[in-house]
Amino acid sequence: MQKTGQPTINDVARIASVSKKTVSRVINRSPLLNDDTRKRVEDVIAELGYIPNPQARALALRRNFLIGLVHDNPNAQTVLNVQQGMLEALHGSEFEMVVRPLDRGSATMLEDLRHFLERQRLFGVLLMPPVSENDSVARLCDAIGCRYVRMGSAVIDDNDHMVASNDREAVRIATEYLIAQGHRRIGLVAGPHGFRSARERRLGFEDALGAAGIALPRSMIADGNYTFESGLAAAERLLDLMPRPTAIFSSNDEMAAGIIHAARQRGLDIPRDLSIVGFDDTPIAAHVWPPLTTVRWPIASMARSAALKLIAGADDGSDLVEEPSLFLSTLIRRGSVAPPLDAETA
Amino acid sequence: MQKTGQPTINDVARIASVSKKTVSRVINRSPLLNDDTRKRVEDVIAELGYIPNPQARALALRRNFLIGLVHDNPNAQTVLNVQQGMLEALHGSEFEMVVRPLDRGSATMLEDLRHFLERQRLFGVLLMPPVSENDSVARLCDAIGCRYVRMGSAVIDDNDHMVASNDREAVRIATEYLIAQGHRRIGLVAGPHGFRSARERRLGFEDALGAAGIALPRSMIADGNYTFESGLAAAERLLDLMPRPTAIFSSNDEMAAGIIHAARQRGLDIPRDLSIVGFDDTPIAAHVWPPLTTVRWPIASMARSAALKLIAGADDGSDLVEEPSLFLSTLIRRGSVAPPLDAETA
DNA sequence: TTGTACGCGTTATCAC
DNA sequence: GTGATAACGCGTACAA
Repeated sequence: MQKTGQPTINDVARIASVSKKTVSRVINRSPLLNDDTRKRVEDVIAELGYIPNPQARALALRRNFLIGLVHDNPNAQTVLNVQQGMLEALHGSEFEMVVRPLDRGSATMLEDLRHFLERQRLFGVLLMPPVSENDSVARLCDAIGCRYVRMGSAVIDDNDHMVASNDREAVRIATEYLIAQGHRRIGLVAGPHGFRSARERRLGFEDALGAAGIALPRSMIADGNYTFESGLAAAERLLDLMPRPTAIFSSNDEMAAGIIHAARQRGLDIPRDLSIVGFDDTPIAAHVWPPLTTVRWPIASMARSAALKLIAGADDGSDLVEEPSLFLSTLIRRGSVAPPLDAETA
Repeated sequence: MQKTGQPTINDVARIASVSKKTVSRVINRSPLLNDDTRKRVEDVIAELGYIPNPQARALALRRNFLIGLVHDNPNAQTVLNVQQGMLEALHGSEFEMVVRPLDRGSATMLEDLRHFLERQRLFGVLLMPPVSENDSVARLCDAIGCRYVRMGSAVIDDNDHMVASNDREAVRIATEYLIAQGHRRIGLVAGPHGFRSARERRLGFEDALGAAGIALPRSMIADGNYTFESGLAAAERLLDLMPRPTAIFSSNDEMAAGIIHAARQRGLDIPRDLSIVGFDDTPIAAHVWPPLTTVRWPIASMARSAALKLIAGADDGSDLVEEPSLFLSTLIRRGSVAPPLDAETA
């Protein structure tokens, strides 16, 4: 025992009457080991409660036992869901989660990330959208030799490096639901330019309208940036239209909450005068009034899967099951959708 | 240069024609150093872009350059605000943030934390409520030799180990505001037992009512656990009362959102039929309808200050300004409070 | 003021 | 199969 109180590999080696290297082999599950020696060493390890020192391992392996969460996502709830999914995957493993926000739009963003990765020698990083959509970031990770998995709303990398949801299809289905309710004048509050999720969701919306033969004038699309305020502003524009849309699809829940606000300020009743569908299914969706019909984005499960991909093969070796790479979003029907008052027969 | 591409302390020493130790002294700002040598070494460091390897330092110093966020807080937005405050403080420093959720109520919670701290050798930890209120946790940190700062709603430790808000006073002021509006039948939705914040806020509520000579029957207090659902359930009980309270103070915003929901389900208009005041000022407060009058809890600033306390003296040495330990919460007046309809003259 | 030798706890090399 | 011995990159006695 050292003065720190923690037993070291030397203690184990001495007591088990073997060399350090043999202990190391036991720890790292080297296949070429006599079963007797292995057993003896394992017993001593258990008896001493020995745990390998992560700092020393990091130095020797030139690699830390940390998984990074790299993101520049403005949505608090989304970030937290991802964290929870990651933590769940990492729980009980030797890995810890370190969070690293990135300053989107900063010219030195890539340099900052490089410094971070080179210095910390992370085992791997989980890339959240929208930075995950940046190919140069992925290439940087590759070049540095840091494992990575990208999360996103469309498949833009191979299975080992990607966990995606099918936003386009999910929004198409949600929009078809609106159409099936009788809506024909349907507005879209889109997400910010440059976000793949925004693009995919918009495409799904257009797919559904196109398939139903419904025209989509440019005025029916209002841009937002995933914030409550932008949703409110977008709704103002949409609700000024004559005739007014009878339904709005919002590219995320937070903007949908803004839309509800705007509608209420005009004395519009939801869903009687206006139907709304959101995307994400964050807690806010269930807590606004009326409860929001929305698309459930399984972002926590995706993050969990991504983290497992990251550490696959690194631990017990017990998990050889392939983690899923594509997740399906489902429509959650609550109280914010009803048939339009002026149901036209198309 | 090593094969890794990163220059090491040896490279610097060799090129600057000094010993490793001298370079080490420059890095660690040892006072006893010839200015010439220092300058020469600093030049080489800049030229090479040398950055000390954190893993090697961690091993030698038996201490990592990581700050832990230890929490068992159920409120997502609160956790995220704290993270943002921490990150802000850590930005540009050599420290990274690792997040460690704790399983409250778990019998092995303390053991889990001990393992975590002993293994990772964190530089320090930020303790969030409610686990921060647990004295054995603080003693554990002390025993292990890990710096810590506790966040909370009351001062329960010395300045170096505590950043607190004055919830009791803030709630007293908020309640006085309600009383000044003419309310006499005021309900309280309390926080969960065992949370110091819940206790302080309740005490502040009782202080105000007592000072105004208003009786507080037990039926006017409903317990919640800081969740939306619990707020909704508590409101059900309060609104069943005859006569009904004309105002409710909610111990946090999320429960206040639940109260709004319950009121709306009964066709009650806010603030006409019922005034509501919340606590926290999370985004939800501004996004519900009507916008919630609430107490702004400066949790992000508190976390920032706590993190700075943690790393004080560890970095440049440039910051010798004492970080504040007590933060004041302020009342934010929005749309959820109005005088009662049946304004009695007390 | 500066340098030498060694320790931190682990993994890797290459013998046996 | 197993064991000396040398990395890994930095900090600290102690000496000079």
